[in-house]
Amino acid sequence: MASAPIPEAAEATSSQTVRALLRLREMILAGELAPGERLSEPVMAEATGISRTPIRTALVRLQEEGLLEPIQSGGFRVRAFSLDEIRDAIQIRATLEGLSARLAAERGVAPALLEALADCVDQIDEVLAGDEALSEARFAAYVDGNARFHELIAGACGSEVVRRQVERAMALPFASPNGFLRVQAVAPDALHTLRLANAQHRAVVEALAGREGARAEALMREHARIPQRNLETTLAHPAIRELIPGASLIVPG
Amino acid sequence: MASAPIPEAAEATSSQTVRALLRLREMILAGELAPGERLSEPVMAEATGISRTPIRTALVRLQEEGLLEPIQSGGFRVRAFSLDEIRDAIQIRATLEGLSARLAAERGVAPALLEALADCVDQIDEVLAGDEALSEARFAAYVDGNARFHELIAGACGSEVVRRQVERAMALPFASPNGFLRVQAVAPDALHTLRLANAQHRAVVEALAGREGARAEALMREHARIPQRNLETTLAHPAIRELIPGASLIVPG
DNA sequence: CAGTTTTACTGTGTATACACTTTGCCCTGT
DNA sequence: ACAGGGCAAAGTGTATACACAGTAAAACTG
Repeated sequence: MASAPIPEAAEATSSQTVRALLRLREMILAGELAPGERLSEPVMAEATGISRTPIRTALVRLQEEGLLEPIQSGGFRVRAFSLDEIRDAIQIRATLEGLSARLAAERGVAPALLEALADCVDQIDEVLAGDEALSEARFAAYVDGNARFHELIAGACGSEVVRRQVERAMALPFASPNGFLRVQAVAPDALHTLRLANAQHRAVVEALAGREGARAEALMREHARIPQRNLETTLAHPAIRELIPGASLIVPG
Repeated sequence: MASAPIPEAAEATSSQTVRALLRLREMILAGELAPGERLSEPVMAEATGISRTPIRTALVRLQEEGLLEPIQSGGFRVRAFSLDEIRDAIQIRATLEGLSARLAAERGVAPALLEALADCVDQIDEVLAGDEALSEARFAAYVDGNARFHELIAGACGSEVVRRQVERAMALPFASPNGFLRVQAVAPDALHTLRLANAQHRAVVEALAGREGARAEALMREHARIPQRNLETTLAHPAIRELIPGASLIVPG
């Protein structure tokens, strides 16, 4: 706000634009900004202590990402995702991840990467070992490992173009894992579901190692049915609407 | 530049940002800006007569689109696409169009849209009728019709999310049709190739009408092999390097 | 003569000021 | 009381100014 550099630096991110981008995305995904709500630049500038220019840049990026939609008279509003659109986004992501897996298998995956993938799967298995109900900490560990696996797959075909596209698809309408965590309390067979998911992870790695392109793709797509199923069972539960205040849903898989 | 409204209006586009976006994209795709070249904001502002702010907004958009890449020290440079990346982009596009076709078939396509698709295919057939070699005008007409068909497919599943993603994939490293047009002179079997392509279009429409999701997807993917083959045969020709100065290649299909 | 340091310039990142558009509210007239 | 027009306020789009960083070139020193 002042011309001083403001060295308080709650976050040591380099640029104001990045700060604004992260903050705004966080606010949207956390539901602080209601879907359909208009984002006033002056208001956001005041709220974040960042001037209008970086805010504006961040808004343009978020529109390009699909989280915001332009308003006729100018400016942006928070995009409201329908359930069908969430289903679509799951499909898109699954399809692109399948493509990435197939290309990776066809072109061959570096041994180091194969090992990293195998390690990742093993680590997830360790997290899921035992019979006790899934604690939040263990679930969080699963989410981390899962995210890592999917990142590795996205980059496995060695193509920046593919990686970007997959990443974009993954960022789409999947909101914070919080929503799902709370839903976990409702789902009794979470452990079983996640073990199944990791078994599929392992199968994908094997297909990659065997350079079986079509199989890698099919397995990866099949894997995507888990989030879809999670979504449906989650929605079937009557208490959901209350559990998830902003209609942001999330379904890692 | 001056504070006057500048009512000359060579193009009656509403906003400076849109003007800048279109102009810059055109310049990049036409090869006026060499791949790897840094885009200086002041220079572009001077060249276009638009001030830095809209230029900057356009640059951010183009980066998000993937045509520009950020430079460490700030600013952007024109993204140079390798042949492998062009192949990847074709695959991505084919995969997403396949998805769109499948979803559309599964969910059912409105009769009006089916009719529009059929009309589109018929129109292309008319363009391709006759035995004379393909003139530039007829080829341009084909390109138009083809683009229209693919747009319709992208929107056929009725999902904004899917449509956006497909559109983005299509915009990726496919440059102006000019490159291909010039290559046409080299390819003697162009007419045959395009007829085959349109036959595939028709098959896709039939699959959509019959609500055969898997078939629609497979056909659409198969359809994508045409640009890929065009790319390979084009590259195989020795005179290509000379014909296409900036390594921007394009392969409509 | 070569290496290093300093200086100047170019260019981005950011802030702010200004103009124009749109929208909502109020007042007036029928 | 309702409708239409006008006015005011808020907000975007755009331009421009300023500060800091990076880079390249030139000059100075060893």
